[in-house]
Amino acid sequence: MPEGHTLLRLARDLAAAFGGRPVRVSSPQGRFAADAALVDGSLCLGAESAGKHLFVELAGERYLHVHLGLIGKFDVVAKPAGAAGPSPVGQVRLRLENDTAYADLRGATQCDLVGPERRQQILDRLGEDPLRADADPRRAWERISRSARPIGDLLMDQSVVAGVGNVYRAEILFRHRIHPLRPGKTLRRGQFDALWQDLAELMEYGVRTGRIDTVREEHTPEAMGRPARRDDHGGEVYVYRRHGQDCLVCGARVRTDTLAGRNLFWCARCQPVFRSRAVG
DNA sequence: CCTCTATGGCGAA
DNA sequence: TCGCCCTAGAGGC
Repeated sequence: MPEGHTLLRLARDLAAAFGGRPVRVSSPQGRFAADAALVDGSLCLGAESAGKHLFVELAGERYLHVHLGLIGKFDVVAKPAGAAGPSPVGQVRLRLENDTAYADLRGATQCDLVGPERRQQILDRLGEDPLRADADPRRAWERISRSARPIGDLLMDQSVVAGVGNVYRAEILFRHRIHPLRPGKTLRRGQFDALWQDLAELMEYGVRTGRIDTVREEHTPEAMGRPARRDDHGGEVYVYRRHGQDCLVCGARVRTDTLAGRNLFWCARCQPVFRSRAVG
């Protein structure tokens, strides 16, 4: 689940469910039990996300810092007023609970109790977040336009652009016809500006709907008379995990490869390999 | 039962 | 670049 839009939704849901009231904090699985006990019963002030990081703010400048990693889930569930939450199912590292809701955290790579200095340190290390109104895309452009690293690598570097994951990476590069291995410094400013604008709009759509849909109207299942994508992501995409299938735009075979341990997906015809100079 | 995979990210070598 | 951490679900035997 976790790209930036998921974390922003989660922050909103947690703030709505727990903000302004005391919250019970526990660790059914046990690994977070000592820290949970330190803040159990604290007043919850709210929750915020930054890139793929999540902070639940408690009174006394204490924050529950969560990073879901690849497989983490943080389920926020309403319950009848006054009822007890159900017994935890599976490996619940952290449970937040009050009279009207509970939230179970599983599989996260990070779950720490931190103070304001550590929180600020985490925020300072993050690049520009397309979901933030005060994001400054020029800072991301400065990094990308000076780098020989592949644009597919730069987009996943959280110190360059915060919140982008493998699905948005694959899809934004397809929509802008840019090969994932193309060096960042070979992008033109206009290309980057269009990409950033589009990325912000796609991710805002993801916040509204809770899913990643990136296909344009003319490529929807209805428009093309093709079956809808029915997998665990739910969204309609051009290339992400569609390797071996036909490109929705040109019909060529969608390709896949690995870069820095993560899967790339692209259409070899729509996203041709970039050649920096004619060499005969 | 087993193996594999996944929208991440870290540190060791 | 690799192994490893985290968890759950799917698929193979």
